[in-house]
Amino acid sequence: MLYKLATRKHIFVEIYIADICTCSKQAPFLLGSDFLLWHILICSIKMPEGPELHLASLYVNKMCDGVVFSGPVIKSEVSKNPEVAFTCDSFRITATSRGKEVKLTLTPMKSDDDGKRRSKGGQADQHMDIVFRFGMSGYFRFTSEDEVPKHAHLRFYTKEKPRRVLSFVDTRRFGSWQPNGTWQPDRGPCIMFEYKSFRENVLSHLSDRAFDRPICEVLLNQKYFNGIGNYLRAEILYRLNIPPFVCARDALEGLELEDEFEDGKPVKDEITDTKTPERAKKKGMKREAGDVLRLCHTVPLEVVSLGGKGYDPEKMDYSAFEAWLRCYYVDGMKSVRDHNGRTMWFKGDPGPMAPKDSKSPKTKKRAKKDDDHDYTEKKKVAKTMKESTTKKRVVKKETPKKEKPTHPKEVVSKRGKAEKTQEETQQSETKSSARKKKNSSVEAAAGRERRSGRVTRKNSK
DNA sequence: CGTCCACGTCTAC
DNA sequence: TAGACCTGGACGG
Repeated sequence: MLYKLATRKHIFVEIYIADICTCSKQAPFLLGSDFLLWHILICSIKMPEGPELHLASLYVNKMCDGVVFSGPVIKSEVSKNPEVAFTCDSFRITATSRGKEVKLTLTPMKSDDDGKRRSKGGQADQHMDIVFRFGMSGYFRFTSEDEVPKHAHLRFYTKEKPRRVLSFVDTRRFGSWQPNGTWQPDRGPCIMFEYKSFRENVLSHLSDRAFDRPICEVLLNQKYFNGIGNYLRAEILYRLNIPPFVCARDALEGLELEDEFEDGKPVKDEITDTKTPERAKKKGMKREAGDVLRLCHTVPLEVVSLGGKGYDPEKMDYSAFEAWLRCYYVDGMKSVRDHNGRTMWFKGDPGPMAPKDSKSPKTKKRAKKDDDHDYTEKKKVAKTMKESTTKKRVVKKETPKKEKPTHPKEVVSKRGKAEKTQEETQQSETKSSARKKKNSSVEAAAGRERRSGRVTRKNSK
């Protein structure tokens, strides 16, 4: 499977071969193709739920281990986020994550020069924390200087000769950062790495009006579920067969404050099950063992264990993650817009608090009075998903738009070779981005075997 | 070409 | 409880 992946993505492999060579010392525990694979997968993280934010922090720590950065931190012109006033001759970068936030720590290195204090940057001695939120499209990427991706809105440059760059990339610019920031105070404990306090925080506040809402909507409340996002809520509720629109308090009260869940074991079992579907799914029994709160912890950790292929339909290897999904965006599942307009994926009974009006996501804003049958199953539009590579030559110009007409400098450094590589990458993406409601019987095309396998497994249930 | 949709917050009626 | 904030891919005509 690993090799299949590597083969399919050979273009990408080539693109990053340079990075791998220069950075391989950072991951001595990984050898040869394993490192290659790790690198590839980790590079594909561009999506914002708890697991991906954590993987992003791992990525930064891995890639920047031993790397010396220097100079000012550069913000793109178009970004409305604050400038990062940090200039230092030599500093290191480390990262940590908590729920749906990542904190970068810039640490000045001990300069042996005695009297020579850095006159330039006043705060050269002081480390700085920058707290990031990823919005819908944020991710970190460490590249050579001329391979800085489009939409790299904050950049940290290395000190060495041919410089390299750690970039915060954010296509849609919904992401944000705060220099000298702290974890956002209103966000609860991390669902993955502060399980005990997360659990306590929820169970000790069940009288909060927030829990009057349907469970699926409360799961997106970062005050209590810091790290849960739209795909995770679907997967968690699906595994326990909890109707998404039951009152959250009803679903949560009665749970024990203490959960002697042992880290590692359940997660491991879970993974094993995934790899041996014939065993696990035989009797249609989903022995997930655990309540909602525990699954809010273990399910995200499964994604972390997948090794880096987080949610990212458009980019890179998506197949393993796609295969992991059992409900979100899966053929045969139902979907409804919740009260906040977010698509909730589920199976079976929607629950008593389901929105009465907006049935399917299609009926967003349109007064379209088309026949409103109940919660629409995902229609299987048997459309031949032929390789729509026809539009590949559409070299999009990527104009910085108006927003800052005076400074059309948004264009980072993408020209010549860099630009080409980008485009090649995108092309390979479009090919493998088979998502949507393709009928599984139709494809037969390459690159879908994993997903097909998953669907089959499901159906056989 | 246009419409719909997307992994998330934010703030303003 | 609506928009607002954004870009870009898929799909329809």
